[in-house]
Amino acid sequence: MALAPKFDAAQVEEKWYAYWQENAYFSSTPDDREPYTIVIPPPNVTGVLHMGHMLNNSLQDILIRRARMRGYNACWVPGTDHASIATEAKVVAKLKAQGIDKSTLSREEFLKEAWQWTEEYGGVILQQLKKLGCSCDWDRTKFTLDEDMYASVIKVFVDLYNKGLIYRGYRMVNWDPEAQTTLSDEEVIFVEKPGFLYHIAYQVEGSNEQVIIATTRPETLLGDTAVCIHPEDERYHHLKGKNVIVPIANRSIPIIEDAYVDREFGTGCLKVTPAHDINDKTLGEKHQLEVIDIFNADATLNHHGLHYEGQDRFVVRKAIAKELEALGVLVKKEPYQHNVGTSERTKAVIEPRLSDQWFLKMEQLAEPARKAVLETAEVDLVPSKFNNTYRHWMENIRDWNISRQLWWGQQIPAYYFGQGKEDFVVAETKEEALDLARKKTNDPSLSMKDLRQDEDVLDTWFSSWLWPISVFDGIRFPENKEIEYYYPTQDLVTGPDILFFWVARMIISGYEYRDKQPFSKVYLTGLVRDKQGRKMSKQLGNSPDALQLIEDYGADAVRVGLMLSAAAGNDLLFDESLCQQGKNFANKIWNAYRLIDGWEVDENASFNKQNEEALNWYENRFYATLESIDDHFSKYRISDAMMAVYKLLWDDFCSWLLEAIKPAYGSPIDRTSLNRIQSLFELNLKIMHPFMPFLTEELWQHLSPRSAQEALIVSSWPEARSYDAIALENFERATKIVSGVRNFRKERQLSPKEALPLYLVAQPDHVNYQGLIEKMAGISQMNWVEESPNQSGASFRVGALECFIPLEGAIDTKAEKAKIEEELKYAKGFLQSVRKKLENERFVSNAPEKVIAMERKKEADALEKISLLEKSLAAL
RNA sequence: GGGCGCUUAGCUCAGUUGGUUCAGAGCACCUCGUUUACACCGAGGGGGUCGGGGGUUCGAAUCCCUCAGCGCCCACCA
Repeated sequence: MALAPKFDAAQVEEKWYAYWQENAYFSSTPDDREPYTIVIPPPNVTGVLHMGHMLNNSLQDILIRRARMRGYNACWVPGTDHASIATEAKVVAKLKAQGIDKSTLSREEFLKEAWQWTEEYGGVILQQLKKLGCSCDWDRTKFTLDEDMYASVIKVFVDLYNKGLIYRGYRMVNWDPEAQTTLSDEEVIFVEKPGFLYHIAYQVEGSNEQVIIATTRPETLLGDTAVCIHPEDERYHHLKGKNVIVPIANRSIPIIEDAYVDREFGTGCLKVTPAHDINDKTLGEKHQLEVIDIFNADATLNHHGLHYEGQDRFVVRKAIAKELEALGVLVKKEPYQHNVGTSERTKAVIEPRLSDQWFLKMEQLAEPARKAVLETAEVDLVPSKFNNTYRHWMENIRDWNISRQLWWGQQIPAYYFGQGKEDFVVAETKEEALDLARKKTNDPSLSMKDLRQDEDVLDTWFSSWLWPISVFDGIRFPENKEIEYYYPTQDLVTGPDILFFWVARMIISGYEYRDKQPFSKVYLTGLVRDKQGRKMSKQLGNSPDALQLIEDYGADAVRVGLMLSAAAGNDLLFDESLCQQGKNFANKIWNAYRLIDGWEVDENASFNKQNEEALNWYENRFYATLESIDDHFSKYRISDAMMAVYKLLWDDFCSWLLEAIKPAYGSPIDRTSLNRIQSLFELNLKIMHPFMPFLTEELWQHLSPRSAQEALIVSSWPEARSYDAIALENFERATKIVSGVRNFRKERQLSPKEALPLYLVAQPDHVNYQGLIEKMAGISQMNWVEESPNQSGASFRVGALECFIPLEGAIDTKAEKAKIEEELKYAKGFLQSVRKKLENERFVSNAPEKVIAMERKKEADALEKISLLEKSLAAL
């Protein structure tokens, strides 16, 4: 069957993906092979594929496919994350669009909606990964809210609580007034925003004096419970022990002293609002100040807001400034740039708020994880520059606020039975909780009805930090066969933006629950940016539609395009033209195959010696390249590996080998040549397969009929082999002669069709590949001579070797002379610099012998070249 | 404010312990070519004072200092 002249990706992708799935090549069960495991960074269940996913999943698929071919029991575990705040926000928005307010629903009703939403959109992204060619073991697909996964999380919570690592605390937390939940510090993004610094006068009680404080948030004065000055600030010495009156609220508050105050900033006088600022809270505790919380959960003012009750904080900010102005106590209002914490998800301005939350003590837990990366290298970060970032975080680790005021997630397994601070128990089930509660209270009459489960759910990362263990159910059943076989996994591929959120915490839980690292390598990809270096985002609309790209260029092409630009850890500026390059490459390979496929065979013809020479060369070339590809892989330099494959195929295989052995039009090829080129092509397909799975499987299957066990995806990665470096050097010399002849033609505008004779002025054993040179350079006959023939013509040089081409007339002696003189000048200059070095005693005495020998050789080569050039010049 | 990193060709980036002709690759560009695998192609070619300055060394893109520009992480001084 004749092949189409262009590679049509769409036609083969679905076919082979289905074939791979039917034959269960992706699925893995423990056996006696060595496992190679990757757990996917679970995307948000309601997410859609974007460029970042394309990049890191292509990488994972490349790694897993290569491992599979290398004989490992390759297992790539896919799944999705419930992403509590993101998903809940989406569901709330959807309900709102239907005119339903979340607060009118019960928890159960809301969760029903959320599950419906999840079932509708969940897994869309996994379907999209299939289009990319990802060879995940789909039977293992996990969701962080699956029953077993949920149970694991609860078990861990109870365990950590019993170990005394989880505690309940009344703390200042980051409050997102829009989502009405707590955020972890990592979910707060500081954004520089223009604002004002308001200078407000507070009347000193029992005096005519005023003190001026500076604040960016005048509305919080309603919650002020002190004014603070520096104890050594001369300007305010006389105010010690006095009180001031808060404007508008007309409350009397003390003036306190604390070295915390920066005398240089503003007026050197600080208002203290313990309920609404973390630093003020610390001050408040130290000085035992009253705490006045002026906000409701949605950041409108509560009854402490007096006549502003019910109004939004930003509305109040303006209104209060006006009122202060009217009162004559607004001394100054100056523009001021400041950093404002905003919610990563909702973009709402964060309100620091005091509330009851659950925390996990981190310091002790994190220690093994710190060591594993920074001391024992049981976990390697690739690239290693992230070690510094990691160290910084691990050494300044803070307790982790794990509770969220949401419904979508694992409900905290704490059960309250009274109003007291300690009137609760923590247990995996309500039954156990009841038992514990009865014991704790010594009250056997307590019943289920008396238990109220905590309303909050756990932070999403509190489930995903267990991911590499819980996907194999290793939390609930630590001795199950699966976890013992697959854990620790090998590689983790993810973005550096979640190094702390997720990666560090997985390492922590890995040591806590398996006493071992969860993975040994963490490949951190860069962020995908657009051509102008902007982060790809929905808002900017600069992110190409991933699926559309696959449709336009083909999955293989998109994968190649991404790999061509993605060195580990470096952000990549994505440009669609990269996909075009990938597509061109796919098409090139397709056509290379088409060429071979179309050759007629002459079964009686003997093995063409010239072909044999070229085929032997390519085999050497292949194994030399394979060595570098394997080396790149071992260093996780995937784009370098890709580029090595690209050049091997395009330049060496297509431009040299195929052109060298291509029979004249209509002529047949001998059987041995064809067989050999086919088997070399098979090797090519193998090393290309991880990068371009669809195209390669298609050609592999086209090349010869294969049984199910012989599919390319389960074939073997080529074994490294020694190769003949001398043969490669000789060939390179031959290619330079060919290029020299071509250049010679080009400069003189000679047609490539016109065959030229070529004289090599040197010893015959300097050059092999005579037939190849003649064919590729269009040489009628190549001869070795002792001296340049005494006839009209011109030379070029390959190293010290003179290549002479006789040419009737048409020779511009002057130009020829000038060219040689130019070369001569360069050679002499070069010689001079080499000699200068060699004459330098300090160089000769200090430099290693190897380097000196090199220089001496350079000197000799240069001398030889100069003498040859002078000879040619004289001949002219 | 504290920490880390980057700056090499028009673009995106390699360049390992300082030493082979070390200044590289891919793309883009220019010239020629429609020869029967592929114009999603072939052949040939041009292009960089390695951010600036100083230092160490026989020798620096590579090590040190300094200046400039860019980026990331942490903290969050009202």
